[in-house]
Amino acid sequence: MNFTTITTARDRSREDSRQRLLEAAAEVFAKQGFTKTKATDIASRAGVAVGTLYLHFGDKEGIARAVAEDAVTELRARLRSAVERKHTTVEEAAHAHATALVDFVASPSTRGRLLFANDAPGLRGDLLDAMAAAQEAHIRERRRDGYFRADIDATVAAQALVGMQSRVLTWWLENPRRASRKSVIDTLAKLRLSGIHARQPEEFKR
Amino acid sequence: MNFTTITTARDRSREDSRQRLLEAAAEVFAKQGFTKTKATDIASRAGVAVGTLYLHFGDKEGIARAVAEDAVTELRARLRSAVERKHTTVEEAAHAHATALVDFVASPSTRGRLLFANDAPGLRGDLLDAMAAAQEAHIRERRRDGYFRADIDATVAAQALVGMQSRVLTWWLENPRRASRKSVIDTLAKLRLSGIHARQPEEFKR
Amino acid sequence: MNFTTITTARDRSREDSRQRLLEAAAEVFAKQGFTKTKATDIASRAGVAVGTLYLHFGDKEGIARAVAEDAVTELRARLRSAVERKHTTVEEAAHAHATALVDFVASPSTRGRLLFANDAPGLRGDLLDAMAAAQEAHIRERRRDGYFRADIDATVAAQALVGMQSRVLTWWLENPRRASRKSVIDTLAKLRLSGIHARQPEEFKR
Amino acid sequence: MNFTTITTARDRSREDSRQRLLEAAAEVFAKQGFTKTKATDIASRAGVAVGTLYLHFGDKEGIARAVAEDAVTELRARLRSAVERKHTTVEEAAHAHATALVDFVASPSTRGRLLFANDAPGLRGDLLDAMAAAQEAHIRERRRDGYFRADIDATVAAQALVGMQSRVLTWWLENPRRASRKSVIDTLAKLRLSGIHARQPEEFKR
DNA sequence: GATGAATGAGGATTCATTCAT
DNA sequence: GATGAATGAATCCTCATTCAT
Repeated sequence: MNFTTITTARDRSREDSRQRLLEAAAEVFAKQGFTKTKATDIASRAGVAVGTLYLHFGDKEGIARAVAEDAVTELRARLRSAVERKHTTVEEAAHAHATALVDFVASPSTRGRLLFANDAPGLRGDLLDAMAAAQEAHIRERRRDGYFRADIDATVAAQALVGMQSRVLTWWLENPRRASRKSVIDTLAKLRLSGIHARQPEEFKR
Repeated sequence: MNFTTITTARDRSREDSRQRLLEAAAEVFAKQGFTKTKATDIASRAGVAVGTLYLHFGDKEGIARAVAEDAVTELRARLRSAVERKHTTVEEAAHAHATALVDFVASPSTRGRLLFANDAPGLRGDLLDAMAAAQEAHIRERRRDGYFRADIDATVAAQALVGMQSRVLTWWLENPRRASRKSVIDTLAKLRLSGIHARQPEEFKR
Repeated sequence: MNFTTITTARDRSREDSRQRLLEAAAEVFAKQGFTKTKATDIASRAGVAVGTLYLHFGDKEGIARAVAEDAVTELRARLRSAVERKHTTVEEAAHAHATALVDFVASPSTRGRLLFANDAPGLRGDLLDAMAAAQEAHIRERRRDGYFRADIDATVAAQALVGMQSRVLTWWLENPRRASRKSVIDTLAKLRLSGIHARQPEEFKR
Repeated sequence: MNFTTITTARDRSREDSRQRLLEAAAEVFAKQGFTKTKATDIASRAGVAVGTLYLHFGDKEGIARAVAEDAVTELRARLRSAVERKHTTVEEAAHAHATALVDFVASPSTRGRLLFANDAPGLRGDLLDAMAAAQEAHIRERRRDGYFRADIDATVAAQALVGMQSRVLTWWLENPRRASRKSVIDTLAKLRLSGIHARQPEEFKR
């Protein structure tokens, strides 16, 4: 018998309000952006009173942050599981990584969208910083086994990768017709693997 | 005799107001972002009345756009001249390109900064779109002579490059101590040249 | 055998909640004033739910009134017993009166404080009115035996005395370092003595 | 020719708005108290937009403070001129002082009223403190020449006097029928005279 | 052209009070 | 009786924009 996950009716209701708000906020922020979204927009879509939003999240930025944190958490989980699967080649791994990213923003859950279409002053930067920090840690770790090159500044490279991904996905969300899913995945994977130039630089030649 | 730069006192004063405003706007937008910047912040820093701002630029977004356009124009000129100089190797060219970028945001003229530190609803996107469009055109053109690889979607790749550069520079502006100028330039150049992975994918091996 | 104080567990708990609330309210109102005090401030300090406050006192003003009434009742009892003790001289009586006042607000029971630190719209006035009414009755009564001077308007004088005491005590509560207990007592006694009493204290006689 | 007091049309207008607001605020605060007064109440009575109130006074408390400061300034001027006139006896001086006080709150200018009927949280205390400080300085100065008694703590006595006056006037404003102007003046003068002054008035001498 | 005081619609946030559990 | 999450009317305050001078 396991009672640890039992929630009282009251708890369930409280948690329910919170979830409804997070859900609604993700949708509305994704559609209108942070600035144009009114606190009452979120509350009414969630079917609760404004006060409830403030009860749970303190202020408008608070709920935006909460949604974003949820999204980051989910994204990390997806990326981790994409990478953890055994891949025989680096190409395969890079491809899996790009696929996970693209599927995240393409998923019906609007969480992913907010993450890449956020205009909360300051929040977007915070999010990218968090993602870059994770990326950097990953680079430093997989450098040891030769997965990533060692002749590059890990901090700067992490920012670069995050910027590349974030821009491509943001753009693609707004212009889904301009490129196919496959095209986006391939491009992200290839650039990551070997850059944009056709000729290989001297130092990498065998 | 050259009369083209002659301005009457009135004109000079007019142009002067405009320039002071652009200068001030670039600084304030860069520091606080579009949303948090008040029209009076710009005007007072420029030493003119708010009304003058509206006289010259119509509305708040108007001046942001003007600053951004100035910046884009200047950036393009710099990049063009950096690339036009004859480079013997691709490495050299990529390095020159990255150097021009970094020097642009590092230049005392704060114009460059706005470009990479903007949260104007839609504005940042517009700018990046403009830069990406230029980048894309460049890719398509230099693909023909084998300068850029042809197995990649030019549109997506352009967004990716712009995103990478924009994020790295934005981050570096806010955290100048976290990386040296050289480090930023090198990283941008190398990633562009050959990606982040240590091992080269099969298809690029000779 | 005395059953009058017997309470069932339920009753005791009820009375306990009430007392905790009164205690907490006195402290919080005294520190922050009526307007700035939130119902939840009182409840949480009392360790009960807000609902309980409303259950017992109806509304926010209700609990303020209850605290104030408690305080007035206690103050009257103290003053009465201070005055009832036989004093040989008027000076002694005035001194005893002032001492009782000062000890009331200085007592660890924070009840007394609310009385002198209240901004409830209309509430502070009500309290002072009540005290003034009592004071006035006292003046009229002790005028007959020559204890108080007769050439003064009893109503106005009562307001004046109450105002003097209330202000001095309010101020002293907030600035306990600015004057010693003895100094406050002496000043109140002397002002009262030489001000309102018909007979002049010895030290002022020629 | 004297141009020093000339105000441009623009200045006059600005100052005009400010004055209208101060006037309106004094009236509304006096009638409803600080808490119940809405910023828009003041603005609409002043015939300006709310924004104008905030432009001039920063926030609601700011305008309350400004009105109060004006009132204190005026009161001081009145008291000073009442005292400065040469009085042959202490009784006469005390009477003149009380008269000035009473006439101040009774004057049609609602300024005086706000001063004594203020429920702005914290503001009332500040005002009384300011008045007490002035009173204290006065006591210390006139002690030297024997005008005030020296056997009393000047700080406490100042608070006491201010409290007495403030309470009497506040009460009288709310209950003008309960005492005549003369009665209020006499009572204040007599209490003050026989209370704080070293020399006993004639009528109390044996 | 320049000025800057005035505007007022708009939105964030608060908090006394309720009521289902 | 006790609880405390939910409520939403009530207000404060902001700030882009205008326009009379």
